[in-house]
Amino acid sequence: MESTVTLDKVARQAGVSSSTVSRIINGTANVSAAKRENVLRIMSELNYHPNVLARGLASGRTMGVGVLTQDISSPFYGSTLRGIEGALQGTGYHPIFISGHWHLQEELEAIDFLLSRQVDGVIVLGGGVPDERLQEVARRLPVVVLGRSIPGLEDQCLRLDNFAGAYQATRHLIELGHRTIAHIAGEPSHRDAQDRVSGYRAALESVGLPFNPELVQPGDFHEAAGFLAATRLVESRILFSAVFAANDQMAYGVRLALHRKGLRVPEDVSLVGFDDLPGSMYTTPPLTTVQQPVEDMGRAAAQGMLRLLRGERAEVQRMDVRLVVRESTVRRRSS
Amino acid sequence: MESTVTLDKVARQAGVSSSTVSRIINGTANVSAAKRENVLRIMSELNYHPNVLARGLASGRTMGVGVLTQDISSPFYGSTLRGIEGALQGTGYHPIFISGHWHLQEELEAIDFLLSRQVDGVIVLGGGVPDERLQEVARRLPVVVLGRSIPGLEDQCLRLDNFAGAYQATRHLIELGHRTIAHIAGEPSHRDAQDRVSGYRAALESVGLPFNPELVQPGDFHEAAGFLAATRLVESRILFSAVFAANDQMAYGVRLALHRKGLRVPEDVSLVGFDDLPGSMYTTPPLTTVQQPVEDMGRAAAQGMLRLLRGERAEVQRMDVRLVVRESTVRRRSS
DNA sequence: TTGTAAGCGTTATCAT
DNA sequence: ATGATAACGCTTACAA
Repeated sequence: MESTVTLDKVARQAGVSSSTVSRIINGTANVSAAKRENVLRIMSELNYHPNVLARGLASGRTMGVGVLTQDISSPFYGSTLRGIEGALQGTGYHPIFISGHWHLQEELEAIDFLLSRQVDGVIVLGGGVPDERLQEVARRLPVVVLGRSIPGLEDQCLRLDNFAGAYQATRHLIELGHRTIAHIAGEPSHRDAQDRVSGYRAALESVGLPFNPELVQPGDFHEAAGFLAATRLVESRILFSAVFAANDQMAYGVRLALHRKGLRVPEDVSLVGFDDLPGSMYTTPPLTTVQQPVEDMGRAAAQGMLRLLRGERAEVQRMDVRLVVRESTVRRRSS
Repeated sequence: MESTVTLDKVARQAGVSSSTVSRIINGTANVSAAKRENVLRIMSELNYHPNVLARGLASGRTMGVGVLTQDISSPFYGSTLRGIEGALQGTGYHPIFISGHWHLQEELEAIDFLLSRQVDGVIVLGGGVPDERLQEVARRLPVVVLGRSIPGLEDQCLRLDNFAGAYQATRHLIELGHRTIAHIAGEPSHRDAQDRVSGYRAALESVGLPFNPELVQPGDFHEAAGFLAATRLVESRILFSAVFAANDQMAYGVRLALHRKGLRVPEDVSLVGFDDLPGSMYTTPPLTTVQQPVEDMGRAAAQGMLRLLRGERAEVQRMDVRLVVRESTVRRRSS
């Protein structure tokens, strides 16, 4: 184990005080060019790297931004994390990721973890942490929330118009002549899932189509649920010519179930998803879906955070959703 | 902003010294039951959370394990990260993720970042950091490396038998009667990609089949490359009845390209991937692929790390790969 | 412009 | 069993 190089050692080597070295590192005051040069040289000679802990302890700022996500391996949140990462890049701030696994207790602990790590701000991606807790945290440090709207923190919350997305998706199917459109719903406790059902329903009603509860199957945002739901639908002999799945992962499941039942997409059944996961461009056929600007959302959240850290307002904007028409939807065959 | 509760405040409130409180927190010495009770109560009343920075500075241990990954949003590494997370759960240690984006400079900076954050150990997932640098780091603190083998650190490196996986995949196709098997290779600079080509070639030669360079198309592990490669293959009119793609993502691209060209999988062309991504079970048809125990690998790496942190040897084992036969491969039609 | 010295919130080493 | 007190490595008034 090599001994660690401290700022003091650098100072001694350079024949200056540690404050001077600190000033040079932080650019916090004027230092004569000669000394700066010299110190800089010695720093790199000794391969000095400041101890972030000591720095954080002394200054009260750690340059860390905590990011509470639900699943580090989720294809959906992945791009958002990447967006956050990208926006923070080069700002001196670094993201610190931690997952809550859709589990309240874990989420709460994750927040405590971040706080005890003295992060300078927290970005929360969805999840179920009570509004009150987030409000509390927001009183202590900058907070930006994605996918939820917290009373009193509206300015720091970035939401997506799930209703509009679902509405567009369903309208698209209607405009292709579909009249019996099934919906595979998402995890019932999720606000997003509820909004998508509402959007679906509103679209039907906007053209006077009946809302048939039998056509709405419960799901949970995972492939298996889509598979099961579509299987049930086919086996129950309810007629439908199109399916709107509340997310792409379930759409994949639906796709496979239809395939197993000998139904072709899009010839026999049109299929729309929601999210536009990276893989949806490469399914067979490529999936028509509602695109969420997930990476942009991450970027926007991080930029809002940077603004808060600068003492400005977050001013994160509501992000728009858009339907990407690919090949899984087609005009209904006149039968 | 609420004021922070320090250990000192707790001590004062409880009428004991801060050392006593520290001892209670760390269970590092005997404290009378009465005092412990009381202090514990006050701690929760005041909602006290130890400052990890101060603790790390004083003790030299931060309970953080740095994890250098390449892409936080990669479907492949995702499960590994999750495995690491899971294995660390409840041990007091926490992972700190950082991405190198397959970019040497970034990777080196990421390592410096982790070191300056005083992590207690580092887990490296693949990437291109020079062996020497990793050896250097390993002299300072526990290091576990996934997907590479570093001279002198063999005991702390977890590798996968890519050769064997590719060999199995190719043999599987051969046993189904295929004689003209194309291979879409991975990123040429990756050791894994090279090993997979070797495995493919060895399998062919093991049954006396010729290795035809025309059947090997370059790729880079991404969907688009698979798409392009398969398109080239079909358009070049080289005959082939099966494709072994160096990873699942490229297999997806191949699948779509074949679809576009009117070739059915598996009726016209059998297809095998490598990785068994979460989505491969739900492609149409579900993909035959070489399963990597990615989550287990993460877990194993983390467990090795925990052993190192305890002062024991890492003793990470070589992990085995296995072919998962699904529906994208089928006996060759006797034509 | 530069140095001195007092923290920052813990842990760890002594005493007692 | 408990309490002073000195680190830990850095930042930041305050002086000079």
